[in-house]
Amino acid sequence: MEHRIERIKKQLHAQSYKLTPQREATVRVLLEREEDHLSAEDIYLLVKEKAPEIGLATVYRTLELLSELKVVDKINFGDGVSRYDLRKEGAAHFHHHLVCMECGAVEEIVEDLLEDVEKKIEDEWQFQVKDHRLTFHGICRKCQQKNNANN
Amino acid sequence: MEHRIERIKKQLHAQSYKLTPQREATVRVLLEREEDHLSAEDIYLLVKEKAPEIGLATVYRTLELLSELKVVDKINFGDGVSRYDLRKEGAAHFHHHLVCMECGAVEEIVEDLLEDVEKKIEDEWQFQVKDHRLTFHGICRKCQQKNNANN
DNA sequence: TTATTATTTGTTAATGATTATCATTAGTTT
DNA sequence: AAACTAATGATAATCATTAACAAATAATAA
Repeated sequence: MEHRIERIKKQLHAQSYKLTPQREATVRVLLEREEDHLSAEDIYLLVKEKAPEIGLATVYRTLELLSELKVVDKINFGDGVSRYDLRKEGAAHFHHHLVCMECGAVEEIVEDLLEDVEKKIEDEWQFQVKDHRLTFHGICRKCQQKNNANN
Repeated sequence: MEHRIERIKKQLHAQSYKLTPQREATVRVLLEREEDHLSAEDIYLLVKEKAPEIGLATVYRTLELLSELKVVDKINFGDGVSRYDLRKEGAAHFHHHLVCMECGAVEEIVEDLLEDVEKKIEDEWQFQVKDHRLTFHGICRKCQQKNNANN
């Protein structure tokens, strides 16, 4: 955790931004709740527990900044709020979601499923791929079981 | 075109909705501008040209309805507005996008690229896939050429 | 047909997420 | 310390979307 923060700090400095206490508090929340697809409001409330003086706008600004630096992914499940996910280090941007249409649960897949597909896109469409977003909508295991039980 | 409208009409009736003139006008705009990833506001302005009395809320209502009936896909490129795409008939929901990070152009791919991947998801995660969204972010051919010319 | 009921509409107001403004504070540089 | 810059918190503004509601339209029953 401290190592990760140290690296983010360096990334910020490289662009002549500072890791202020507010920004650090925000990053810490993101690190602690890595799997949770938090909204800006969620993050704001969590940061507030530790740093009560922080303002909502600062959280938005920080998330925007981290998003530009590719430290977080700003994602959207179509429910009217943006959610922010810390990128895994290394195989960073391959990061897919399974959204259950019944219960709303979101599962995460870090494995890269699209290596071949990306190659195809680059070859056949001459489109230079930098990133991708892949979301599956369907029925999660639990809801399938629940549905079977009810029939 | 008329055939398509006829079918949508039947689909609506099957759920005891009517194809009102306002709804029909909206569908016609969607048919005419099939490739354009229009926002609700865009669609509203286009419908207004032909049916000036229509209200924005009705357009939203119609799009929501068509979305429920899976006639259109409500998609989101992360720019704060929802966009609405008429589904291709038949191989309906396989419908991907290439979004250029420089000029913002959106190209569309109708080919299904994910057959194998979907199988994998269903097998390994026991997640029953109903639909998916796949968007690539990168540099389009034109911008690549422009960049090469400038260097 | 006429009365009744249910849908759909247009207008307008409300909502809610995000962004802009701006005075204040903290950090740097000289 | 003085001068300058960057970042912050509070709040107002913006903008897409939704809700409320009265009027219009269509469907149904009598």
